[in-house]
Amino acid sequence: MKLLTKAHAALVEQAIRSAQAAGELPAFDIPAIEIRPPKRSDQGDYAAAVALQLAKPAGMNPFDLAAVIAKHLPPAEFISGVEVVKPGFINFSLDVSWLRTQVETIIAEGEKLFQLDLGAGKRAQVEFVSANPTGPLHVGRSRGAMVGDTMARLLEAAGYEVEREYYFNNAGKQMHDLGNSLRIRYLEALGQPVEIPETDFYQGEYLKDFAHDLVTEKGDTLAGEDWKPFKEYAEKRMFDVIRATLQRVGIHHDIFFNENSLYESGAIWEVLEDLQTRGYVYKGTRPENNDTATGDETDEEETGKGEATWFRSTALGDAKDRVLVKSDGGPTYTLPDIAYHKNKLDRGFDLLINVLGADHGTQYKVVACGIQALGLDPSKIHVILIQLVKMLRDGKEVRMSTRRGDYDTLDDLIDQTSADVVRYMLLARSPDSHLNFDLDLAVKQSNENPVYYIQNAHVRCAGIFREAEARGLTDAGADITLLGTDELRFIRKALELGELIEISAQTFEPHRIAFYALDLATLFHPIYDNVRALHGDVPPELAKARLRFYRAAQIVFKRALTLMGMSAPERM
RNA sequence: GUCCCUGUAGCUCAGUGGAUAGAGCGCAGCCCUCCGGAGGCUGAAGCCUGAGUUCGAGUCUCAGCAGGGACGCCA
Repeated sequence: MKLLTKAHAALVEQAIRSAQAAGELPAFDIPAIEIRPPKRSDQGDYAAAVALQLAKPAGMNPFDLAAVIAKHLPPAEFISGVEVVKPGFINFSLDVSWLRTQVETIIAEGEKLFQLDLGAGKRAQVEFVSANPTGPLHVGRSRGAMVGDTMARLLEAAGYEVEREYYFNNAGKQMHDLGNSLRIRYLEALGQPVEIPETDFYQGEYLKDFAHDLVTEKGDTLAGEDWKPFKEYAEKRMFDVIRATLQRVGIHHDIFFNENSLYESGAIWEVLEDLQTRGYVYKGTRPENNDTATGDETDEEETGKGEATWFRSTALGDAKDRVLVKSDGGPTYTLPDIAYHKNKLDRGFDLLINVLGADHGTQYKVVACGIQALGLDPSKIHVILIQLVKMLRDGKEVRMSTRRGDYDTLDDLIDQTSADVVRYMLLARSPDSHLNFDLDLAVKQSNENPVYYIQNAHVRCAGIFREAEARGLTDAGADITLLGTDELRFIRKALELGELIEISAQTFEPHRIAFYALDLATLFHPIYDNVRALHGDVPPELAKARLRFYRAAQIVFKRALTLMGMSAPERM
């Protein structure tokens, strides 16, 4: 389908060129022309402010400039009127007959509505969730899950071939602690006296369950083992749980990439060597440029540790140098993380998106330095940095900690509300915005949620067709010229879906679809109130045309809901 | 102390340098002879403060105030 902003912009550009050719406008470079629907309906359907921007370079007053542009505008089937207004806006009105035909276009496109070719032939990867399998997913982490998956859906709609990836760390201390925690629970389940450590111990009930299962499966044969087999068991079980939870909200990952593979392939050591060759690595007991560091106490801490391998990231603008290999010879998280991102770039994606929590902001900067230091181009990587979620209950903050075992799991939240509610609530916020998630409200208000308001629009459409079918009515052969201004108001908004997908994909802002869908529903319900299709005093031909409209409307809602990973129910 | 994010209606939040700043919830009042009530209509109510850039600032810059986060040889 046509992206109307682009179509208008092309006309304006043509008009400027032709006016310049005719000598009615002086020569100047034509900037990217921005067209957008104005806020007020009496300002046309689409508006251009180019004349205001170009007044200075053209040396004309904006109103005259706008008039000249308007004069040279070539005709277009979708435009019925052009108006030049006050300071210098050019307002376009869509042609009403053309708008009516869009009802048929929408129906023809169906589930592929506004499937764009922006990313045609390009491969994108979205990495999201990426939680270590040390416990069930909690709500805080889930925000990134919804954002990431919706981003992937929008990129698909924009034409990209998309892979969803989950990166997890199974080489570090957390997983070691997890294995050890399970080992203790296992011994406990065997009836042996155990001491529960104060620290580095995962207290969640799920480990007790795992331990009991393990006793059932293996008896006491593992009693003499160290943490390793327990870690492997816990990791596998935990992933099953996480995958099942994600499945409930319609999320699946194509690839689970584990950190271990970067050790096994030797990739991390190759990266280290490469960095070394490029002069970014040195050894020492402390960073070499320590004098610029402000913290005096850190010096004392660092003294006494052995010689570590450092990344001279300050050469690339980082605030301080970072340790790549600890004095005990083990890599820090940073080294495999750099190797991982190199690996991603090596896989030839045209676009890489990382959905990260705000607490990883600094870490990502270091990785970006690493990529740069390797002589690779970090510009293909886009980070959606998501501000943290604060959980509130009874007006008080609930601290989430997987390790302590008190957290609000995504599973619990879905149980208390629904997958659709959770998806929407975690999506409908700008990533930059801190999300205060009021658990009481989420549960209590689930009946007065925007989620239901949006879905009800789809339900209402479906209801009309159920009723129509029962009465033996159909929209076949409808005369769409009978559609009125109410219906066309909705169609105008529906036609903005294409731009919405484009902008979301370009700016990596998937939350926009959530607000668009709500706007659309807000527009729909009053129309539904006014524009009756099956009411007794509606003439049959008009009824047929309106049914046709509701068929189109249903498609638009279904598309919007699907893009958000939500269901489009037929009934409430 | 340094860096990142935020400050818009009573609350939770949208808002791509453009024209008279929006929604949901809550609040006040009203609408059920139906394909609606998880609806519809009407109303009250708002850009943290101060400078600056611009023809034009909620949006960009700087400073201040307030809140959240990050600054580890953890991941």
